[in-house]
This record gives sequence, structure tokens and C-alpha cells, in this order.
Amino acid sequence: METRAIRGFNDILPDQVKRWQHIEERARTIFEIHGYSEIRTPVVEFTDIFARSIGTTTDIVEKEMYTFTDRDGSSITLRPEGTAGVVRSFIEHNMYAKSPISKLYYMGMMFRHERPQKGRYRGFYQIGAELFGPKEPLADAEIIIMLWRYFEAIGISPFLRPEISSLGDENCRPLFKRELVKFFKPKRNELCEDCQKRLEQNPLRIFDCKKERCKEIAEKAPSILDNLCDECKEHFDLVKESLEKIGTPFVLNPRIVRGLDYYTRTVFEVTTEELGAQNAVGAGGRYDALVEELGGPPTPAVGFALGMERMLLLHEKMFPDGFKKEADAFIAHIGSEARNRAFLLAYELRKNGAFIDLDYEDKSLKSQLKRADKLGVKYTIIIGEEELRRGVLKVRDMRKSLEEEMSLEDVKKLAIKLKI
RNA sequence: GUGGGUGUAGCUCAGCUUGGUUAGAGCACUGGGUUGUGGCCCCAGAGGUCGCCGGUUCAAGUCCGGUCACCCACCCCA
Repeated sequence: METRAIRGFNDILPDQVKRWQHIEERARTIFEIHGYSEIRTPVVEFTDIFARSIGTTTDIVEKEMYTFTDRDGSSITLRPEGTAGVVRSFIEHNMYAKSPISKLYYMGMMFRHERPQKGRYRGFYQIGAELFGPKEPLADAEIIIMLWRYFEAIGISPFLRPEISSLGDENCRPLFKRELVKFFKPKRNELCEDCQKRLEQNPLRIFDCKKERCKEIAEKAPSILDNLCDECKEHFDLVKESLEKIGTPFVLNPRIVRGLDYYTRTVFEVTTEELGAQNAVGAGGRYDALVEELGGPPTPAVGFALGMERMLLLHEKMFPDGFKKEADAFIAHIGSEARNRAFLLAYELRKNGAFIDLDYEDKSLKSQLKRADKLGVKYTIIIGEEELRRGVLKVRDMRKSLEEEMSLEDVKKLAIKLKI
């Protein structure tokens, strides 16, 4: 048996974790000032929850889910995305009865059995937000504005292209689909094999095809944005207007097709050129029918999900220098008596909130200073036998190579010096 | 699920074309040069199932077959 992680699942090692924490911490602060609260839902749900929300004919449900039979015979699935579980929780805890509006965000691991490649893993992390209750376009706008604000806050917005569109509602979308079929039918034989299938099942997806010929044909196809019903058009116009007022950038892309079936009206996608084929960093939209479909009361909603690993790749590009918390000081000691005293001092300083490290064994002063240097500390405290006798310690400024003696007992004064 | 590329030290890689002593380099690590002072430099040391299995051969890191893993792309998506 080889000792290794399961294919497509990665360890996030200490060197990387600081960056992860930074991205997560920024999400928390930005989302919370917009009124969102974190929710943590289980990583497994009954399979049915995902099948009903994501759509039974999507690739995710058809061939990418980690589905198991539980001991009682029920079918359970590792969550392939976050919205379904949040919606389930929203319904189960009657959140709609407690408040007309619920604003929730989540972060955590998702699971899809896909072939791994750059920016795509079987176990991956998403950060997402969901806004339940308001049907007004201001809600769509706010969530997109918050999303963009977040990208700016973590510094990756220069890499990103925000695109928005509308998919219409139950009135105009079916009509548009019929229009599309009417347009593509005569050119059926020129389309690739996949697109011929899409023409039957979900003609909107032809817009997703990467084949040159299909793209060429699709270019002349009618645009959903010209075929919205009056209500949807007004809604979309108001979303755009609000974004413009705030100054949140966006470009119209009437060819956005989401991979999940539940979206209605506003949809958006944030893409990048920097990541190769997996170019979607975040995406979302409105899903006014999902809560009701999963057994809740009719509740309009809008939300998004972001790919952590993809944001991280961009963040590394933007800020290549590692994110490392540097120790405030290192304590070097000479002799076993000094070592015990150093251990005690470390404890006292840490009680004062300082980040202190030291060696546990008796090593040469040279090697201890070497380690202090590697840690990048500003100060090294030296306690030798001689210092111990005189009740002092040396504080060495590693940058300036200057040393200063201080009392071994006056920890407060020492702490103040270290935290300059 | 399909195609291509790559697997040699902790990391980045050379060696493979043309098989031949104890498989190398740089970085990192440990010790020393300084009996108590880091970085730069010098010296020494430690560290390897050459992904795995099989075949060819007197002899395989090197050639052949298979297999697994990783990466990239298709597909799909965050």
C-alpha cells in the first residue's frame, strides 16, 4: 500500500496556509460588512438534494458525484457545490419565517469526480454567498458589487473580467429556446456531434462549445438579451444601472450559460486569461424557483460561488513573495541552566502576546543565530552563562548587528522593546 | 471517459541519444573554519527502492513492454 493522498485531493502545507487564511479572512470581513453571516452545513447530503437542485441531466449529477450507500440503505453524496445544502438548511430551519431576508456565506470543500488538471481538483474549496428573500434587482446588483469589492480587496481584480447576462424567466426562456432551435436546425449538420446533442437537450449550451465552426455559427444566433420579456428586461436594466452608479465594472456576454439548471434571470461569470482552460474564477446568479422546488415556500434568491484554488493561483501571481508570519524574537541560550531560564522567558513573553521561538536542545550559539536568521526575526535574545550570573540578557538587533543589555527580570520592558 | 508530456536526493534538474567501476550538480539541511555571535565566503558530511513490475543482455537510470502517478489539453466547471 502506497502512502499517498487520493488522486485529485491535495494537502495544503503550512507554507501555503497563510495565503489561504488571508483570502478567507478577507472574504469574512467584506461579506460581514454587507450583512452576511457564515453558515456551515454538512459535506454530505441525501443524493436527492443535489439531483433536484443542480439538475438531473447536468454532467455534475450524471457522472461527477461521489455517491455512496449509507448503512441504512439511503443514497448520500459528498457535496459537489454549496448552494443546495444551504438552501436545504434554509428550508429545514424555517429561516424564511424568522426574517424576510437571509444573507448567508460559506466556505469549504466540495467534491467532484473529474479528471484533475490545472485549477481543477476532485476535492476543492469554494467560497460562496446566498441572499434569500428579495426579488428586486438591487439585490442582484449588491451581490455583484460585493463580489467585485472582494476581488479588489484581495488584489486580483486586474486579472479578472466580470461578465453578466440574463437568462430570462419561465415565460421568456422557453420562447427563446424555441427561437434558438429554429435558428440552429437548418445548420444542424454543420455542428459538431456534441452540439447536435445539445440542440435536442439544451440548445443554450451550444454557446459553450469551443469548436471554431460551432462558434462561428453561434455568433449569428439570436441573443437572449434581445428576447427577454418586459419584466425580465426591466429587471436586467435596473441591475446594470445600479452597477454603473456604483462604478462596478461589467461587460455584457449574452452567451453565458451556467452549468447548473437552477438559474433564472441575472447570471454572471468572472473569468481570467491566466489559468489556462479552467478560466472561471467565480460565477453565480439568481435562482428564484429553487427554494420552492426543494420544498420551501416561494423564495427568490441570488448567490455566487468562487473557486478558492483559482483565486489562490491568481493571488500567487500578483504577490509571489510568500505570506509568512515572522517571529518577533528568537531566544538563544548557552548552557543547560540558561536553557531553562530561556524557556521560562519565552513563556513570559508569549503571555504578553509576542511570537517567540527557541531551540530545545543545547546547540552552538552560531547555529542558534543561524536559525534565528532563517526565521527572519528582528531581534535575538541571548542568555549565556555569563549573562545569567549578572542577571541580564542581550538583545541583538539582527539588522543592525547591535546588542543591548537588559534586565533578565523586567519582562514588561523587554516586551515593549520587541514589539516596536 | 479520450489524447499528449513527464517520473533520478527534501526542492529544481543533468545523466538516457551511443547500456559498462562507488549515479551527479545547484539550492536546502548538519558540522567545522570563529573554545559565545547570523547573513557572504571556504571546507567537510549526511541524504537515492533512478515511480513500480516484467523483458532483452555478461551487464539496464540508460533499450523494449506493461502498469501507476503527476502535469497539460479535450470534456466539464468554481
